[in-house]
Amino acid sequence: MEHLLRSVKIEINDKIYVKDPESSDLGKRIIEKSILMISEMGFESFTFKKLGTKIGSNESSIYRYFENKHKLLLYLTSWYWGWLEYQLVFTTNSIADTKRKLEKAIEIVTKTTVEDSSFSHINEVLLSSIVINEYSKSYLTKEVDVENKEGYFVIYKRLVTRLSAMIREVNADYKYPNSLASTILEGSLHQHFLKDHFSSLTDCHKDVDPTRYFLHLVSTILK
Amino acid sequence: MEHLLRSVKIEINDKIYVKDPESSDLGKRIIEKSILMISEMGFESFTFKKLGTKIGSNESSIYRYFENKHKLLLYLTSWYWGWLEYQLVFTTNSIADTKRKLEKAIEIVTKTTVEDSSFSHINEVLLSSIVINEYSKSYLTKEVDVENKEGYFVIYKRLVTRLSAMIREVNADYKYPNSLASTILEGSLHQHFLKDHFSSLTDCHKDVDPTRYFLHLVSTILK
DNA sequence: ACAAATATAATAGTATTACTATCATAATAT
DNA sequence: ATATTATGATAGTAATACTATTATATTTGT
Repeated sequence: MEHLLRSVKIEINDKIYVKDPESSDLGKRIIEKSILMISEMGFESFTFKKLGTKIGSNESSIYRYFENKHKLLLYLTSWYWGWLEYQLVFTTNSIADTKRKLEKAIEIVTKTTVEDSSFSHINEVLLSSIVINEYSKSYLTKEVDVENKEGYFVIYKRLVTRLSAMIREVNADYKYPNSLASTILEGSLHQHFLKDHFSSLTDCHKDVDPTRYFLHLVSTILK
Repeated sequence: MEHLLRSVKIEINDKIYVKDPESSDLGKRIIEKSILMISEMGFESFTFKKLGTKIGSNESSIYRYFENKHKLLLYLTSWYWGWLEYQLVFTTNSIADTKRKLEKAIEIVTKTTVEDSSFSHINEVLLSSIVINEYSKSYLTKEVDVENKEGYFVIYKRLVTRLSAMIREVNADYKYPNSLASTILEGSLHQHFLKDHFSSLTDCHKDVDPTRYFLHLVSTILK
């Protein structure tokens, strides 16, 4: 994935931040170190004060970039979904066969993230662990509807919609393309979580990953 | 479901509470009102201080029942899963045909909760909305592994295991019974959430509920 | 009926969180 | 060289998530 991504910027809804963190060195440090800290200590223990100390800066300076840590989480997860979307579009674009195209798409969105250094200040492996462990918390709030209207979840929604469209291309008669698409995305995060913490509740592990499970599931459903 | 449940007590791991809330009037009021409050204001805004005011009692008295609100959430959700498990076992027990048995099980665990007054102080409809909106937060923590070892999630795990066993009875060759079972349970909560907040990401709505989607999915997969 | 035990209530206090506001200083742009 | 903008330092506030202590009910055992 390295090649093109170096010159691509993932566009995030500018209502999510006060000041674009990509626009300065301090902003990039905020992103870089918050990924390290949230993946290490979890979202609830993470605070702007601690982040300030870590980046050798001040709590008040961080507030100039993000209103609160919830918005920062929205930023990070949006970035992740945008990164996946880019890979999805780029990789499947040239595939004509609808089945192979959908297969490739499922592989991309369900696979375990391993190493990638396209964005120097963003550790995609740690970021994907944040998405697995914290993404639900970004929308399971009393403010979802307002924030959804503000467009805070557009990238994720677009990703589900793209998957859904590919599903329909394979089988136009299938009645639940949206539900299946959202099940794949959300279910994949869940299976990844289960394999790390509730191994008895999943058949996924080192060798048999969530990708295999979902590839089999989807191909059977659309047959 | 009314009949038998009146004389049944749902057993919750006694490490979850300091003092059994079922053992006193105050305890029952804590459960009753916390369900109302959490469903109304969301888990993050809910505090023991506010609950104290609501039940005409004192913050410090609530701490005699639960160490913190996280434990209270574990209690409430465990109760919910125990309640579902009871219905599952009771209803499917007499069904000999493995397919019909699994179908019935899926209906029970994925359906929208409507009215039930078996437990006077517990509003199952509101409780199910709490499970949909907050359950993930109970395990997406840095303490999962410790708490899992303490047995805080046994009821939920048992429910997944039961479903998984029924899946295997229908098709012993299917490779992912555990993943499918956990996908049904978690995915059902997710589809319910989507239909309320992200309707474009699901095909479920008033008439076509998550039950239909999962019934079709599972029957196709195990064919 | 009375003392002892237990449950609940009231009050106070602490460290931390999630901010806001103000002012000083450093970097950069014109 | 000056004005603008970005960052840093400090202080302050209300709320949270508790703990500790003491007082007052209520229940129970004899």
